[in-house]
Amino acid sequence: MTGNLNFYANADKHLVAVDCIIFGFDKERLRLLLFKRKIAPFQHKWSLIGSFIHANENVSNAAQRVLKECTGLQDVFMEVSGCYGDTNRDSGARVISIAHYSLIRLNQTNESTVETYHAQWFDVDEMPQLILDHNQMVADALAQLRRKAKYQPIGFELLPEKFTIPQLKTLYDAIHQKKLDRRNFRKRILSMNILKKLDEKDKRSSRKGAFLYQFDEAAYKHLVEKGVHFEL
Amino acid sequence: MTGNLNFYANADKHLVAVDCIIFGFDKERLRLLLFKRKIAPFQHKWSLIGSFIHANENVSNAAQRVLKECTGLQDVFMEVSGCYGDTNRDSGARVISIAHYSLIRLNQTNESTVETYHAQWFDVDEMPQLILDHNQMVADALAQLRRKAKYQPIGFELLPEKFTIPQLKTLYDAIHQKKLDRRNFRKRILSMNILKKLDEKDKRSSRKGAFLYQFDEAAYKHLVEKGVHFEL
DNA sequence: TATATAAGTGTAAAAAAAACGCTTATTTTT
DNA sequence: AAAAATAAGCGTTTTTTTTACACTTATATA
Repeated sequence: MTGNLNFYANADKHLVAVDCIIFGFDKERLRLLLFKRKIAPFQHKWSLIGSFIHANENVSNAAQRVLKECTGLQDVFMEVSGCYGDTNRDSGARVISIAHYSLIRLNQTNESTVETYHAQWFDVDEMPQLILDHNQMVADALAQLRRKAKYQPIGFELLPEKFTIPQLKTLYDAIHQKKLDRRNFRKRILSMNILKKLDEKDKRSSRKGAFLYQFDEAAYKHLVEKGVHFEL
Repeated sequence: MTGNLNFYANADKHLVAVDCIIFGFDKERLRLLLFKRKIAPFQHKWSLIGSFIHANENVSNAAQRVLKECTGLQDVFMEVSGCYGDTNRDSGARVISIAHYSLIRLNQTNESTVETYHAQWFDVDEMPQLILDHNQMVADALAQLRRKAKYQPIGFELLPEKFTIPQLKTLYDAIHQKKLDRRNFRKRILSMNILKKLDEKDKRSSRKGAFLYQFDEAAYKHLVEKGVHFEL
């Protein structure tokens, strides 16, 4: 048992942080929540929001904690997008950072917390310079989101519960940075059978109005289990 | 500057490890290098090979160091495949592990080091039980390898410098777990223009012999820069 | 010299993706 | 009250890609 103790006891210990890349979708643009740092170092600079991981805290819990503190949201879609571990990446100290990206719905709740945290939503292709390697983290997360959105209906997390097909198309246009054909998009997404059509229409964006749909999570999971491959 | 110091000084520190999922390819099977642990805890159990990260060592350098120590290989393809950070994942202590997978060529050099380390190559779908969450790490790395191999010519790392098209097809069959059509595979891979045909033939596997090819890294990089998308 | 075998080439059929025309429901304008 | 305007929705044709499969070739072995 002595061997056991030494095995762990002799190893170096590190500061480990999580940093959060928070994506949102606003009408027709993919956006990112950035924070003006209140404390030194890098005070008043734009930055991702993050935190050191506590001694008795799971890494994913740390990321969820950070997200809850700054947006009030819980149980949000979140995924590791990278590990940043060079010794000199943070000029203040040697910090290993586990980057997470999350997809959230823009709404009132967020808007209010945004103010209290000196935060601001930025268009993903009009980003300011960020501290340390945070610009790289964003680039990596964005690449992963784009890759993932190709073969998983991941984007629903960014839309309201009920959405129209034209809305969904606008989101995919923004994620993939190109305009798909309106009619072909509709055919493809409907042929996947993962959308529930509702009896309501959303008339905000056209005279005719567009039918509202909901993501059918049960149907989706069922298809994934059968090994069906989604590609948009 | 006091704020600065406190910012880092008050945070908890953690043991951080790298674990390596080492893939190889042997004639027609995808294989994985596993180690019988020499020291406690978990002595004599099968395990991935890993190490704690040193205070002044980049995370990726730690992974390369481990790989070099156990296989003698340097500058090998390697990529993060996951971050495992639950507080209770290691029963000995709280350890955050950054899993890396690598692709290597099986040859004599490896074979010898394998013995000195009590290591053994296992078929990826005939794996023994591993310690801690290492089986999960392998499953995740395998999933990532499969996903990645679909849109990147990643598998070349697993083959000898010179290889035949039937050999390459066998590799892709093993990675994707299904047999593609021999003739269609050839057409697709050749149409990508990333293979250099040599004047030599490999006659070990047929009477006619098959022409040897080399991966044309320059051509590949050039196409990637042009934004060409590879899909197999 | 015939035979067996994996390598390599070509073509036809089927399926999927892309392009695009037309109709519909509704509001706004005339 | 009718006409115009507009985004939503439905369908068809064309093009491209994928899949299936038949045939030829080179060479060792019987």
